[in-house]
Amino acid sequence: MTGIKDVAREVEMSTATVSRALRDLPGVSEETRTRVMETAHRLGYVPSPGAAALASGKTRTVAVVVPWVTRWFFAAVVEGAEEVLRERGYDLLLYNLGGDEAARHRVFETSLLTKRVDAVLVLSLKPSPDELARLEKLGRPVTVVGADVPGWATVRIDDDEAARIATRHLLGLGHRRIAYIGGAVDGVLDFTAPAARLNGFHAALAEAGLRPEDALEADGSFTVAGGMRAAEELLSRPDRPTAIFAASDEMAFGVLRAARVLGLQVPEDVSLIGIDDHEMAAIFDLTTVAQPVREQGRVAAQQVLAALSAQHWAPQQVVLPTRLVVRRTTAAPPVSAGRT
Amino acid sequence: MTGIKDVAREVEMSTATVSRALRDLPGVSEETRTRVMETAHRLGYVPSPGAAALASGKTRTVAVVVPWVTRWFFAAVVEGAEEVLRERGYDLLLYNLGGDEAARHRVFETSLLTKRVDAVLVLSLKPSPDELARLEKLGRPVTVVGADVPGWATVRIDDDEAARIATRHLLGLGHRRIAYIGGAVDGVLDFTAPAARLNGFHAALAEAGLRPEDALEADGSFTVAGGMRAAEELLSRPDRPTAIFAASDEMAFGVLRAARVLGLQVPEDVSLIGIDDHEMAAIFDLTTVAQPVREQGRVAAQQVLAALSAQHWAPQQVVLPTRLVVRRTTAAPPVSAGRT
DNA sequence: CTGAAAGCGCTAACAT
DNA sequence: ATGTTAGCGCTTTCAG
Repeated sequence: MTGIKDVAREVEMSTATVSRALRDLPGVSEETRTRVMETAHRLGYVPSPGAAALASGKTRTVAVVVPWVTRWFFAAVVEGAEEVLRERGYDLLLYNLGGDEAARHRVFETSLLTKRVDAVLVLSLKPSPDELARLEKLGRPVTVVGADVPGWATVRIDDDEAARIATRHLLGLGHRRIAYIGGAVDGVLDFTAPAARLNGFHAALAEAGLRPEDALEADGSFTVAGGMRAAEELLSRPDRPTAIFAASDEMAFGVLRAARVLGLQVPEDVSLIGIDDHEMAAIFDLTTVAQPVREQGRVAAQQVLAALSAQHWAPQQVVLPTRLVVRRTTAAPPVSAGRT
Repeated sequence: MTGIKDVAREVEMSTATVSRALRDLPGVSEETRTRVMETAHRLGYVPSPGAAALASGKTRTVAVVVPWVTRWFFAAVVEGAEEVLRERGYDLLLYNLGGDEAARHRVFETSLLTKRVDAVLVLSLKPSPDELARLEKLGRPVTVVGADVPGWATVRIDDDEAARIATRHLLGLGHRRIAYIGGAVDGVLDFTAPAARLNGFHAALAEAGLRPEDALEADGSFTVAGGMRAAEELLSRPDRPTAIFAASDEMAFGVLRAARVLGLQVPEDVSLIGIDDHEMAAIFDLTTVAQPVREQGRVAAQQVLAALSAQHWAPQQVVLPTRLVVRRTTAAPPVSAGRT
């Protein structure tokens, strides 16, 4: 493989000059630069990022740790991050945990630590104190997307607020029996969003003078199938809710399906709202609280890149806005359910 | 950062021995090995893959090029590949093209060539002859997933056959007016599946003595929204088809939605079959031709890893089986549509 | 079973 | 503007 040395020999210059020319560094005459470029191209020169990394300490690579790539939300965040990273010449090392705790440990204990990357993006999971300490020791910029980790750089939405918006929308339509479908608040993967959303739900209920009912809260594990199961249960109750707030669109899709199976009309019999504005939400006319997903990936990537080119960086907490998107799965409760 | 040298000093041995011990190479006494391991751990030793790569020529990294990570199919293949790669201690470098031609060029022209990876996985796209030549020159194992590229290692299903299975199922139920929703056959990203599936559809029709009708073939771009648009069009025709074969489950979901909007019952008014067995297919009771998706990623990864540890490898063409999964979106055509 | 020494291909001072 | 000279941290002959 032709390397920098071959090019240097060919143009009869030192490897230092060639290196500078190739990297567009100042201090090289225009003429030399073009000659080097041309020669490199002609010889089929191929850089060795590994060697460059070893010599410079910069890998031009960032690690992205994701719980499940197959979930749309995470895939979209990755897409956003990859986009800006590629633009800036950085590569993306993907670590998919697949919900597997063992994988998680290996990633945090070995891979990431191996001085393989310049920065790390952690999606939606809150590293344990131990892992946080490890990441800290790495001395590399780390940004957490979609989780609230005080003291660390994060990019997320205000989950509490998003849940309030959704709940208030339902309340505003006149609903009083509102069910909530969420996910484990203390999952093994330590998301912070589920707890925050549940909290927002409760807060909005309280504003309306309502108190939460255990019977109206179910676990949908943030999956379509889980949402369906939860809704089947909720909607089969004799005193079924007039509205359901699913903490993610994917769970809401499951609710839609459950309603159909049970012969219930949405929104005539039951209203439904989600969070995300998933790519399929429009297809289903799902009312939802939209969050900028790819954008969170983009911002997170920009954030670590900025940190890399600064000598000192203070962890930024970026909170992106959400927006209520009213479509056709929410309406006033059926009159028969009125209790006024 | 503590390196191999620090460990060597501590155990009072040469770096060579430490290196061997750390990598479980033969020719190290058990005692030495455990002492090295312990010391390395105690000192917080962190390997430098970059340096190892430079010295050994092996990066223990494989590149995965994917058209769109946000599509379930690709995400699932990536998940499968990542799983086996991680097991074997390899890292995964993700290149998401996002349907962007410029990105594609940059990836094939620069990134991949930079001796950054030991092997490459290309998902569903058929590299151009030029790109193929480049990949060939790389001298690294390359496996293409989900596309048929003669002469190259591939892992895929028999798309033609899958389409025949789907079409025959519909024919077997008595359907004669069958519509097909597929995608661009000569797209910029050069997939081979769309053409093969269309071909299988035609072949199955021919077996039944039917000839294709242009009016019954539509483009759904392999997306939910595209499938919905295509179905709205097809199902609004006065002589609408009694069945629709969507070349992917995601397009089939769009069809389901279109049918609902148009007030048509599935399968009473129109039957529907897809391909994939998408994670949401079961939720919608969608009849489909299942293909092993994550498995294709796994096999592809295993294939390149096998090639890496062999001195000579012959490109293998692996074709994984598909399976008809009959659920509830297919039935005999409505009697009113009978034309016998 | 262990060690010495020569790089891998590049970058980064420090010179000139 | 360009060249010299050390490495970066590891692997890998080749010796012993």
